[in-house]
Amino acid sequence: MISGYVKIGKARNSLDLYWRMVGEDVEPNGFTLSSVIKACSVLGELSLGRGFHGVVFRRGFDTNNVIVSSLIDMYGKNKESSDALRLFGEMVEPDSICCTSVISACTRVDLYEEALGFFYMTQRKYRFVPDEYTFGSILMACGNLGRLKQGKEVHAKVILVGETSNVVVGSSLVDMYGKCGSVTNARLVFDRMTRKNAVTLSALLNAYCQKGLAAVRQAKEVHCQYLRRGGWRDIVVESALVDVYSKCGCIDFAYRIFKQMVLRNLVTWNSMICGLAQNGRGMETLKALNDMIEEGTVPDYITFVGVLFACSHAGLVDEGRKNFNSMTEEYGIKAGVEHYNCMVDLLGRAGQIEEAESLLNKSDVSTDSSLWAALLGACATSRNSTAAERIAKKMMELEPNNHLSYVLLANVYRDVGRWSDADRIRKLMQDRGVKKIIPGKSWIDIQGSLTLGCVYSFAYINSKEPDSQALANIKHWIMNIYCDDDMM
DNA sequence: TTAGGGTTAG
Repeated sequence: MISGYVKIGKARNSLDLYWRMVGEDVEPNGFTLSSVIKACSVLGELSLGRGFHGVVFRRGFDTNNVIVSSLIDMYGKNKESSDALRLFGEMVEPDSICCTSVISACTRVDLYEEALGFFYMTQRKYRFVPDEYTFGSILMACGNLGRLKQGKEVHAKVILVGETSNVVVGSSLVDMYGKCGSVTNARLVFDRMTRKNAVTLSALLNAYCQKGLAAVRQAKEVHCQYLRRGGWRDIVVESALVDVYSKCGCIDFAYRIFKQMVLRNLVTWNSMICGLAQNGRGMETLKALNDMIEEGTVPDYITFVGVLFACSHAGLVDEGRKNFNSMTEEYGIKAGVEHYNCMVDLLGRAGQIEEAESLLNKSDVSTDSSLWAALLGACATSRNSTAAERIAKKMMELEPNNHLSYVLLANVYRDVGRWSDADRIRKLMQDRGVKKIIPGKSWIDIQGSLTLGCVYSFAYINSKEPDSQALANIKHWIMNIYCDDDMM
């Protein structure tokens, strides 16, 4: 009965029943224990699970692999990967299921390198034959590390042990190829799959998302397959559709899908909000934020990246300030580099250099030179040479070999007619041996046609989240273009 | 008679 409850998803009932059983002095056996431990992993009951671990030990069940695997899994699902690993290490005769449980314990907490290392170690030591469960986690690790070569080796193993028809393995392969940037292979695996599910479709859509601006036709194709299936709605597929259409610039189309959705969660809202923001729909982004809150979904870190990005690009200074404050004060979200980047951009463009400067000085990210570079760029526009001197000095302290602080400061001096100061900075740069970094150029795919672009912009377009490095790169690139003819 | 591990979206 106890295991029956766990099986039908009523884990809480199984625990209640366990306590009744103990109350009536009935001794739990191995079956009881493995079932209640599983209930603990499902319910996230870590301390209770630890208690059962003690019971397992006291009753001498610690050599029972089924029970130990349930414990490893319980620790893994509760994000205690080191406990899971330790337990495996204590096993007398570990088996492949316990090995897979450890691997998934690692991938669950983003320890992909460790997951792969553990996989190869156990392969060598115990010669376990990986099965469909192992492949799922291993491919996830390869994908998240962007290891195409390793992923292909695992794919070969999948074929070797004959697991190609499994829908989970297939979906994991599609996802791995997509994350490694090999859209062709992702599509190839997808087309060869006889059974597909919502996960397969989302994985392929995500692969198209990584491809950037040229994916709209393929996305529509997947969308049609989804619609043809009919009868079922899937929140992950639909959120991925909102995301991919937004990224392709088809923002109205994305919005239509979004409006037609029966269920929306935090990710769905964020896809829509970030999509609107990136497509220059400032006011609509703010309205979406209001709707989200009204519908009872609490905004998070990513929501505000979208909102502040929208404010900065639409020049909505007051709204930007208001939302930045509400993010920290009302929602208790600690502002990150992305948020500060938007604020510097917003305030800088509005000429509020001092306000942006004091915001950065008060922040935890005041040592991030890319933020100061952005602010220095804003000084150039507003021709504020006093602030520029101060900010350039700060930047030179943080990154003495970055040519941008010299170039931008000299530009500001020149713009306000301080020619001798401009020459002085140029000379200082030469004396210190600071070299200008020439950005690499490459072909990028924009709306299906190849354009000579810049590797930095390519990295930006392809990054799932515009992280601080990507933003720094794009700023670097833009500044280099602006500085090229002007100064050096 | 009853017990263990896997994949997707911002």
